[in-house]
Amino acid sequence: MSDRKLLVTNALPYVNGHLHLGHLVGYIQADIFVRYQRMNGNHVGYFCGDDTHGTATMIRAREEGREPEAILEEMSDSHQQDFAGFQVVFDHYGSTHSESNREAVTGIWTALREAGRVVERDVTQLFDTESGVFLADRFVKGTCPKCGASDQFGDNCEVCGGMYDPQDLGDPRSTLTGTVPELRTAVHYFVSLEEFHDFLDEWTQSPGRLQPEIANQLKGSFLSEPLRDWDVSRPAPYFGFEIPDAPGHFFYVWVDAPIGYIASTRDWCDQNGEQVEDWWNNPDREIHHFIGKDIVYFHTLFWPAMLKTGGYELPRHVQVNGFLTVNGEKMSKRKGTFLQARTYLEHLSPNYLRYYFASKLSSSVTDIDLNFEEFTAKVNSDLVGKLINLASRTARFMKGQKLCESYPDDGGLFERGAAAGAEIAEAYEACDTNKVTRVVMALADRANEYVEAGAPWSLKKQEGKEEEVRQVCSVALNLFRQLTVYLQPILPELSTKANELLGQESESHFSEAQSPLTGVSVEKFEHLMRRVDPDRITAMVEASISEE
RNA sequence: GGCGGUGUAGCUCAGUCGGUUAGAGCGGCGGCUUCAUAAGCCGUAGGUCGGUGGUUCAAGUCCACUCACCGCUACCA
Repeated sequence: MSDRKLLVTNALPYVNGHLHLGHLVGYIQADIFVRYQRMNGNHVGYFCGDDTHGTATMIRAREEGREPEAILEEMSDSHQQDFAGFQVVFDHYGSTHSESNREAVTGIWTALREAGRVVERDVTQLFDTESGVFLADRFVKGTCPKCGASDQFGDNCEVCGGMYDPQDLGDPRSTLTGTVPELRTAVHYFVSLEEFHDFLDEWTQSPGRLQPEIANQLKGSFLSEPLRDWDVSRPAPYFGFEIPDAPGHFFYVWVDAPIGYIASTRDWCDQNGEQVEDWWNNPDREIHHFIGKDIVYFHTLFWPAMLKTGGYELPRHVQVNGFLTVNGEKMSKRKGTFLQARTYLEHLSPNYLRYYFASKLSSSVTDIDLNFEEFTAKVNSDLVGKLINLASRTARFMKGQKLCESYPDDGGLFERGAAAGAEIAEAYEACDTNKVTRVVMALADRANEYVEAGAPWSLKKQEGKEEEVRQVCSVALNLFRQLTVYLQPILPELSTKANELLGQESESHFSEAQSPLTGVSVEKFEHLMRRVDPDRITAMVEASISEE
């Protein structure tokens, strides 16, 4: 079997908010990918952690009158609980506010300096004199200079769609204090990127690196003109790492956020007697990032440039997922469709969402919709009515018995299922779990036809047909188990229960779908999954309704 | 404005290198079954593949134009 070495990361969730179902799209997708790789015998490290720095954290700490570190600890616990609840299992969950990250950031910064990529320049920004901080665009509101709409953010107008500088806003107000900001100038440090242009052209357009729509978009936008310098510093006060050779200046959060991938890996290595170099400086290691489409350019322009300068290996692949809508609309607190991970878990099984997301996700970047009716239908008809029903309608005829000693003639069904393994593997590899579920459910359809034709319930009533009953059920249970092996990355708990039913190890290797089980005892059948109760969805929505 | 993407059945989506009468699931309708978690099976209806033009023996697929929707357009994370 293969023995690839992979390093997989998910985007680091920002510390300032709880996880919601939109976050979970990418985490579940990556977790499925990791589990798939592992069940093929590949060696995977799966790392994540909290993104902690920035103005937002600083402001919140001030408002709550406590140290930022206290918030960090609380939110990290919360995030990790939520991930565990959805069976997203990282090897290590770190933080960008760690010594290991400070070291890694310093290393890359030094390399950028030595490579002559750092330049200084004055930047004039709006400044909130009451809170004493420079205001990023989103912290300023005012009247749109183009259409006159009031209460618009500092960079663009939601009414006319116009773009402008925050200095041009009419009647500007700080969203922090409501005071009128004034213009102030400060030195900022920039990383010049144009030197990386050829490298980034090649890297982003290299086949398999990015989904085609992402590669095309980069090619047609950022990379179609000279790359602008990237502003990587913020003047104090700022919650983050102070720039070692520029006192009073801090690294902008997007400098240290992705470097947090390295730090999280390093923390794990330190605890497990491994060398971080084997993970980030090893050409045999495939680095895979999973991110949302909102942070594409950080990961496809700045990040490769930083890694290259710092002497690290570059990502083999960046997988981008779209946003989540609920019932066709943006998540809304007022309508109760802003669904927090925790609220979901209080009402519904994580398995439902893992399967639903898997069935909606393909290798494209498109947004997916959580439609409650479709959600209910998919889980109830695909999983329960179709797949699990295979076992529940046959296992009871086998209680206390063993599967046939040699696998019976099933008209080539198991063999066809085994042959589908290659297609399923390819789909998992491409994160096309929509295809995985389609192929598996098509196989489940064939299996149900077989059971229908075999009609063990009628055979059971006839004298001398005991062996035929056993044959039909041996086939059905093997087909069932073959499919749960295929779905193990998506539904690990179901796979474990199916294995227990047939006395197998709790986790399967992917190749176990290639050969049927024979002569093993069939344990007592127990419910494998509850159907979705629509009342629970209603309760979840009601629990989520709040003031916007 | 520029760039990128999407548009196929009521809904969600497949559709490979251009190649027979365009597919699946769900939902609808009719029937069968009643082992199973009100599950399953059979049959059936439903599409001028956003539009127009072109290339070709042949176009959902390739090209041009066009319409609609979505996204991106560098210091919000």
